[in-house]
Amino acid sequence: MAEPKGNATLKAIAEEAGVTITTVSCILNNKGGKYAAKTKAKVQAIADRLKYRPNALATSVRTGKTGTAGVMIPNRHQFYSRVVSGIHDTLLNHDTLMLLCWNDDHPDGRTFGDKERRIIHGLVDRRVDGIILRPAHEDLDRSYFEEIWERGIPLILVDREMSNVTTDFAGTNDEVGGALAAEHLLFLGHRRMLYVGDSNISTSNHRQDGFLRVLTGTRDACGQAIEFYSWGANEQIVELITQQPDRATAVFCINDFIASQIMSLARDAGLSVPEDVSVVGFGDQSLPDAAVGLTTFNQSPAQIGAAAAQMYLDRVNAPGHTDYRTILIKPDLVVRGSTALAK
Amino acid sequence: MAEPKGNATLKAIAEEAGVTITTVSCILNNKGGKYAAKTKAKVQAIADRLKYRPNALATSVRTGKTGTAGVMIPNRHQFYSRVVSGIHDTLLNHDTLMLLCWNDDHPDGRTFGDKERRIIHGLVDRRVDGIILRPAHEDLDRSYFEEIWERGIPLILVDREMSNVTTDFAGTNDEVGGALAAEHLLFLGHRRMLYVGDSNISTSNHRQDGFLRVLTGTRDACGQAIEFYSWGANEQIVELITQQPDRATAVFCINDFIASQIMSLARDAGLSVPEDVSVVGFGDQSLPDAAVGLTTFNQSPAQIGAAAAQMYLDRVNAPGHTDYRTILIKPDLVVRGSTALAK
DNA sequence: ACACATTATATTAACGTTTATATTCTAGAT
DNA sequence: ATCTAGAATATAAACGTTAATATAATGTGT
Repeated sequence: MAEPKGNATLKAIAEEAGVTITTVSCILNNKGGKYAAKTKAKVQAIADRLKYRPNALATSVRTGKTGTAGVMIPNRHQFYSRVVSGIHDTLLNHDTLMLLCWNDDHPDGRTFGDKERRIIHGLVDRRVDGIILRPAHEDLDRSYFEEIWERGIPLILVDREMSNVTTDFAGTNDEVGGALAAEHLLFLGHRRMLYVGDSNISTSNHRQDGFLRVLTGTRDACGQAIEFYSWGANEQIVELITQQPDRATAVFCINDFIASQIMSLARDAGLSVPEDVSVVGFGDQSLPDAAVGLTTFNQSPAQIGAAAAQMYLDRVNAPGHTDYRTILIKPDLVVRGSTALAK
Repeated sequence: MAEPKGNATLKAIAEEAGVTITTVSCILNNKGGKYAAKTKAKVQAIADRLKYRPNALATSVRTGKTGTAGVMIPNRHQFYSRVVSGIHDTLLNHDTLMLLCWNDDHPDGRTFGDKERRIIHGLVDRRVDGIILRPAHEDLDRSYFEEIWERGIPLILVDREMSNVTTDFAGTNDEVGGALAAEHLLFLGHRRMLYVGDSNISTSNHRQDGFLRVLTGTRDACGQAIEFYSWGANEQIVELITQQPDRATAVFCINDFIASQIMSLARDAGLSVPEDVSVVGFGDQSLPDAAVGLTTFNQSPAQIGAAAAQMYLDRVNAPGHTDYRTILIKPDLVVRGSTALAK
C-alpha cells in the first residue's frame, strides 16, 4: 500500500502542468470552457494521478457555502433516530452532509443552556448552511435561537414548534391525530371522554384541539382536558372515570407513556381496560406498544425528517424568502386492544 | 428580534477598534499576552457586541485541523445508533463534531461502491481530521479505504475489522464471548455442540475460535463449526442435532437472528428448546430477545463507540504513530429460557 | 540626551480556493 | 505587413484566518 502523501492542491497540479492555478481551477470545474483540449487533458490527467480532491474549506471560505447542515436533537429515542435518518437521506441526495449533535434534554429543564450553546457555536463556527433542530425547552431554547436568527442562518424546526418563532416546520399533524382519536372513540359509542396532556408542549395542545373540536361538534358528546403534570391530576382522572353517572369512558393521552400510566391507574381503581374504559395513546416508538396492546398512533418520523430536509434545501438554495412553510404528516391510527365498544 | 446581520469578522472588529487584524486575533485567542489591558478590553467589548464567532473554515485552511470527525455506518440498526451515540458523546467532550453518514449496506454486497465513494469524498473534501467507520463488505471497502489511507487520514474501525488492514479497532471481545458461551453450555452438562456462523465475518471467526478453544480444551467435549450461508447447512444442522447417539445438544449462533432460525429448525424437526437442544445467540439489539426468551449476549455498543472515539482523539492529537490499538469490550451473557441442563 | 530594553502593535506572507479582469497568442481578413 | 477577433491563458484580489517577524512607542538607567 502506498505511503500517505497528503492532499494535492491546485498549485501542485498547476506547477506540474506548467500552467497557472486559475487554469487548473477552471478546467477541473468546467468554468469558462475555452481551454485547449490538450491542456484540459493534461491537467485532468495530473489531477487524476494525484487523486486531487478540492479543499472544500477553502472553497467555502470564498463562496460562503459549506454544503453542510447542522442537526441538533434532544435525545436518542428511536423516534428521533428515524427523523435524523430521513433528514440524512434527503440531504445526501443533494451532496449535503450533516453535523449531528445530541444535546441531551433533561426533563426538568434545569440543566440546559450550556451544552446547547456549545453545540450551536460549534455549528455556527463551522459555518453550516443552515440548522435543523428539535426544540427541547421553550424558555431555554430562545437564548441560543437568537444566535442563529441574528446571523441569518436558515432554521428548520422538526417535531415541535417554538412559540413566538416563525420559521419552517415539519412535524406530525397533531390536530388531525386528535380528531381521528375522537372519531374512533365516537364510533365505538363513547360520549364522555378525557384528554390527558401537557399544555407546555405545542404538540399536546394541537392534539387536544383536534380532539375537542370533534367532540364539541358532535351532539351529546363532550370532552375535558386534564393537565397530567399537575397536582392532583391522578386523583381527578380516577374520579372522572369512576363516578357514576356521566363517568368518562374513554381517555386519549398525549403519548404512550402516559397512556400506560392511565391504564394502570384505571386498573388500580378496579376498572378494566378496555371493558370499562378505553385508552388511546400516541406513539413515538419509545414504548413497544404492540406488547402492551395499546391503541395508538404511528407517526412517520422518517417522512418528517425528509420534509424538514427538503425545506432546508429549498431555503439554503433560495435564501431571503419569508414564505415559511409548515409540513404536517398525518399520523396513522393503530387499533389494538385498549379500545372497545362503550358499554 | 434583531434583523440578521451576518457574521462579524476580525477585520470588522479591527476597523472599529482602530487596530489591526493581528491585534484582534491575538487578543481574542490569548496569544502573545503583551497587549495593553485597555486595548484588550476595547477589542473584547466590540467582539462581544457584534457576537463575533471565528470562521472555523478559515482557521482550518491555515491550521490544517477542522475539529470535525467523519463517521460512516452501514445501517440504522439500534446497535449502531448506540455506537454512534457513544462516539458522539466522547467527541463532543473534546469539542469535536461528527459528520455522520449511513451508506446503507445491501446484504448481497452488489450495490456497493458508489455511495461509499461519494460519502468518503464528502468527508475528505471537508478535511475531517479522521474517520471512524464500520466496514460493510470486505472487497468493496478496500477501494475507498485506500483513498483514506493514502491521504494519511487517521482511520478507526468499529465492530468489524478488515483483513489486510492494520489500524485502530474497537469492538466486542468476540473470542471471550465464544468462550463464555462454551463455558455456560459445559456447565449445563452439554458435551457435543455446534457453532453456526459465517466465516466471511471476522467477528464470527473470533466467536468460533473462543468457543472451540474452550471445547477442545475440555475432556470429552467437542464442537463443530457450520457455515450457515452454505448449501445444505440447514439439513446438516438438523441431522447433527437429531441423529442418535452422539447428537449435538447445544448450538451457539453468530447472532440472534440465526439463533431464532435454528430454534424454528429444531422445533420443526420435532425437538423442543431447551429440553432437547439448547440455543445461544449473540445480541446486536436488532431482535427483542427478551420476548423470544433467548439466551444471548449483550454487547456494549455505546462503550465500543466511546473507545473508538478515544482512539480517534489520541491519533488525531498525536499523528504519525504506528502503535495501533485494539480495544475489545467484553460481552455479557444473558441467560434466558433457550438453554437448559443437558438431559 | 542616549543607547537599551521592554512593551505594544503592525507588516507581511501564507493556507487553498474562486472569479473578475487583463494579457498574450493565433489565425484570418484587410 | 497590419489589424482584429476570438481563443487561450495569466494576473491579481479576495475570502477569514494564523503566525513569524518587524517596527514603533514607551520607560529605564547612565
